[in-house]
Amino acid sequence: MLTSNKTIYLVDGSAYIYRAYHAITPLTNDKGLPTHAALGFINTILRILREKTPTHMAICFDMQGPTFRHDMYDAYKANRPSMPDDLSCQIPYIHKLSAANGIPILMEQGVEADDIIASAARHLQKQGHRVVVVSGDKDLLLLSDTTITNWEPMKNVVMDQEFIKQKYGINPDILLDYFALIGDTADNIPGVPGVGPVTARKLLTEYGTLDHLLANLDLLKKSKLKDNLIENGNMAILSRDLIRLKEDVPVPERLDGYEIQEKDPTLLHELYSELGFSKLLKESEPITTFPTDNFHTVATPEELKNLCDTLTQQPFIVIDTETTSLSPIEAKLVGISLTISGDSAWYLPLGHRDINEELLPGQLDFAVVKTCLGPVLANSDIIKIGHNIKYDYRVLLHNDLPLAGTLFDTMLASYVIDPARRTQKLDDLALAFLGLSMTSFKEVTGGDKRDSSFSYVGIQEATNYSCEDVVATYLLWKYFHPIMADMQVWDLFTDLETPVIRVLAEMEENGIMVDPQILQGLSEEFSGKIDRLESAIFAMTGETFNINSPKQLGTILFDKLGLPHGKKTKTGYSTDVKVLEKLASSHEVPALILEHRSLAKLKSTYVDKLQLLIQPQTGRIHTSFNQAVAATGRLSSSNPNLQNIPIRTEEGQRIREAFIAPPSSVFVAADYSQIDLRVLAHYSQDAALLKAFRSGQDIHSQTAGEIFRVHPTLLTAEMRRVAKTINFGIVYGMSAFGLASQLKISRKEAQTFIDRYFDLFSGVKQYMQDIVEEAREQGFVSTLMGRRRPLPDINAANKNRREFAERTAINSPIQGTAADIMKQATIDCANLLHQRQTEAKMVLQIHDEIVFEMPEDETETLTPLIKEAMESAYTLDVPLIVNISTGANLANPQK
DNA sequence: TCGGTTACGTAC
DNA sequence: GACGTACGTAACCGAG
Repeated sequence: MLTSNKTIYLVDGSAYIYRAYHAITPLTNDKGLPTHAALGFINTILRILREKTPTHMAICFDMQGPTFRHDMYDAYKANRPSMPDDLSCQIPYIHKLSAANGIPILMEQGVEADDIIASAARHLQKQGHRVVVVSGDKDLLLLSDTTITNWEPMKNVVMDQEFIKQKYGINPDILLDYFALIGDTADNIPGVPGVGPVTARKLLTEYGTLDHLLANLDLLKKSKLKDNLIENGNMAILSRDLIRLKEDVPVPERLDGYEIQEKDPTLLHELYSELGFSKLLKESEPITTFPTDNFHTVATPEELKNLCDTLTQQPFIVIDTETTSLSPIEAKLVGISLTISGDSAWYLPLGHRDINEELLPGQLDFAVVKTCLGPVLANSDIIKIGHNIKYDYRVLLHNDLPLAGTLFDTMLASYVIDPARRTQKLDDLALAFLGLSMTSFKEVTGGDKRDSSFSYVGIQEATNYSCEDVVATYLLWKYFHPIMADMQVWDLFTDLETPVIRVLAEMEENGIMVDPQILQGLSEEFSGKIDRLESAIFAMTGETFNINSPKQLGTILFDKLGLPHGKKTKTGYSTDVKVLEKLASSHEVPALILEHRSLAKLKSTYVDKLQLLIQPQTGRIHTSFNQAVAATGRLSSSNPNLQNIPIRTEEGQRIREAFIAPPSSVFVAADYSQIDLRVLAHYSQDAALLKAFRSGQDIHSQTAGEIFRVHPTLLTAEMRRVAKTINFGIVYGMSAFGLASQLKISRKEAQTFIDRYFDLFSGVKQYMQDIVEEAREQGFVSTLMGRRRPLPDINAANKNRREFAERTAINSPIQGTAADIMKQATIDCANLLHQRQTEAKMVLQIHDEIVFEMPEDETETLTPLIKEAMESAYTLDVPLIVNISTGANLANPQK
């Protein structure tokens, strides 16, 4: 048989697991599984594969449980803590990752990875092969030999016999004796007391070996060292036995047991997506490729007619639009893609243009599309599926192609499965769940901003790109559908989220009217004030600087003016409102800064920004309501965010005055009273809280009365304020520290309040304990409607992360249930308005409030109906109460 | 010049 | 570190 010498890489797997675990900041996947050790480990392995392109390799691992060394010495590694839970749960994945990369794994009960490496190295050496031990561990240097070398890949250091001589100043063959004398605190190996590297080197240089040294101790001069050696000679022998690598562990006999096999791309893909290793996922081959042969450009009326004949017989169709803008208002339709299966799709080119804005040939005439496709889209028996379909719905609506029937959205499907996912973008979901790597928008548009509009993309390229989108959407739908059923979120998806799509689309379409002149006036007024404040500040500080820069401001306040700095941020002094407020009592500058900052904020974020977003044709602002962003189930609003328009301050009200109802119309704002605390009362069944809400009195006053044991008539505003702060804090899982800083009282006083609160509302305390316990057991919490929120960190070893998860466990069911009730209310109100065939419309939703715009003469009829609809949106064990106010603008409404 | 991060502040 | 959920602006900083 022909033998040829090979190089075999033997990796100390356990060492790299620990190194990765400690070196990398903790990460988890979307399910909360810790992953950073696995990520660091596999990156190291892949690096070895890249840099050395080995043909033979084995990764050796320790196994849990005692080893033969523990039998020799009870205290072996006694001061090592056992493996943390957030590491041990990664071990199976690490083994799988190694195997999926085709690398043999060696493990053996009762021995350590080092022993396996030693045994394999000796075995292979005898067969004439070279061995590279991949490790940074000094104990493995004991193997060092002419054909066995050590290599540390992170620092890229080769550790051969020469290295040992250099580093330890001894001959490699007495390295074991040297280590035995010194011992090893990390592994709790005793060695000889008082003997360190210097003494050990000296003794061994003089006596040659440990055995010879111990046999000739009489020769030593009387000294503490001599006593130590006499007394602990047996410890040196024991240490040597402990450190010595076991070289007879059973290991694969034949070379092919160390051969690197082909990777398993399917398994790798599964592991990478489960662990959330998106970078590695991208690098690994996508296992599914798009069947571009079956992507058809529909360019003639005949082809379109045939297509529509097929579509009209389907129970559902998947649809996507390509446009020139992310804003449905700006967007011009460029093309439509459609599919009914995972292996073919059609693209309808409509608005592709050359650089001179001339329509390209080979596209469909819009009138034909309307005639053929219009009826299919308007057929309410055909379900329409899309990813973020609210967008396509609005674009198509603007093009006189309304979508009728049920709208299923894969983005929302993903959201009800895991609302806390980092993104719900189509590309990310396709990669994570389907292993599909999709063409990016940048790739097709060329990335160049100036002419990156989709209208300049070639028709063939657009066909491939757009068909990918619908096929991925189809496949995601097939994937998510059964998962939603399994997780019991199907009802939530179909009965709550799905109907909300149309309501939100309608609200976005409605928009809200804003008076640009009011804003312009405010802009000028604020500018003047800001300028005056700026001059005053510069005069007082004696220099000009950028007041908006916390960094520069910190330098001025704390270095130049020498004011006492409070807390610090990562990068320097904190200059936030709390710090400045504290300083403001003793110095004028911080007071002016506060005023400046407040005005600058209002001006840039609201006054100036809102002006730019008014649509000239309608005088209205059209926000986006995002349905799949907030982890609790709430909506969010962006471009602009109309859910955080100022309300508390005088200037804030001035901004609200710019939001106006058209002539002879008014705003009707309907807000739930204390919905979070009512949900808490329901969840906790706390007797006092239930009673308080059933009595219909002011909850904060009631709480104050209880806490301060004061008759309601004797309550002060201050007492009520304290109670209100506590009530809010409770919902957020606030601590004594938080309450103290909020109320500017001592931590002890705050604790007294909290203790008092929990004495009186013991059911609330119980709820908090129970929900955290439930989260620990299930790994998630749920709302009353069954919306789930996974809490990956609920059992984390890291205290901060764990406590954060605990507060989230307390808050999410409350905030989420309130959000669910609100979603039901928006659906019910929309239905109400449609039934009444009124001109009234919803314009905003602000978490516990819906704002309607309606003809003034309809308010009398409609407001009681709205109030009723909202109050009966869901039945809790306490009543839901809705307060109504009206006004010609959003400021200071009339109750 | 850009894209990502940090500090801060607005809402519920 | 200490109160949950969002979004947006300006400054800043490093990469290209």
